[in-house]
Amino acid sequence: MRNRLLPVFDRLLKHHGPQDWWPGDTPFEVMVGAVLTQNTSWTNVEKGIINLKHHRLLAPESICTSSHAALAGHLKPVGYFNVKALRLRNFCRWYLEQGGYGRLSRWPTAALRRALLSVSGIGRETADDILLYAFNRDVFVIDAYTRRIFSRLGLIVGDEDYDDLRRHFEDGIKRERGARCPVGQRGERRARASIYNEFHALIVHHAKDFCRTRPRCGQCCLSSHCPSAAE
DNA sequence: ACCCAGGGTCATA
DNA sequence: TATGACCATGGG
Repeated sequence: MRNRLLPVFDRLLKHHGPQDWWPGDTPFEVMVGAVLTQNTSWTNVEKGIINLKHHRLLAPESICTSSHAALAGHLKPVGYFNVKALRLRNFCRWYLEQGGYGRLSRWPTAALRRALLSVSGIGRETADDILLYAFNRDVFVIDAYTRRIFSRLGLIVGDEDYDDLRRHFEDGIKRERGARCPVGQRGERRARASIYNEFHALIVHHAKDFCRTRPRCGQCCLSSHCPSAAE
């Protein structure tokens, strides 16, 4: 069970090129997008974010002070607009209570993750999206695409517990890089965060462009890694 | 008309 | 711990 993750990463990167994620101009926009994209296509999320921008609501203060009806109205094209309006305000209230990005960026990753998870509406994947793409922490994001692709490749079952899978990817990538530093060796955490960032972006891109139209991935750039490609 | 989308919460057993 | 209901619009 050695060197099975990074070869997939290399293949995806070579085939699709760098993805330059997350789509969003600021860390706060990334966080908003992470909440809005829960079980929702990104094209719908974009419409909602554009609405927020046009009404000058893409800031934690204005989201907190806006009425539920107004916020939910702008989030209509996103879907789940009532729950997402509530979740966005929950998150923004917490975000301001903690003193904003500058303060939060001082927190250790584990504590920041626990705090994010304490916000109603922020689950494990959303928290990890925020940690990785808004705070550049070395956290590997697990989503439905990750489960689908890697279970097709025979590297996971697919229905494992979220945190078990996250650890599996994090530990596997660490090991495959030959990183023997226990904690905090200079540059190593950032280097891993950079790989997690690109890897997850490539997974989403690959899944969108290939896995829906070719469910057995017999033709895609991962076919040589995929047991089911022989069928 | 049907299925799915870059999940999470809550009630129930 | 583990299911199921629910949230809702838009594109294939």
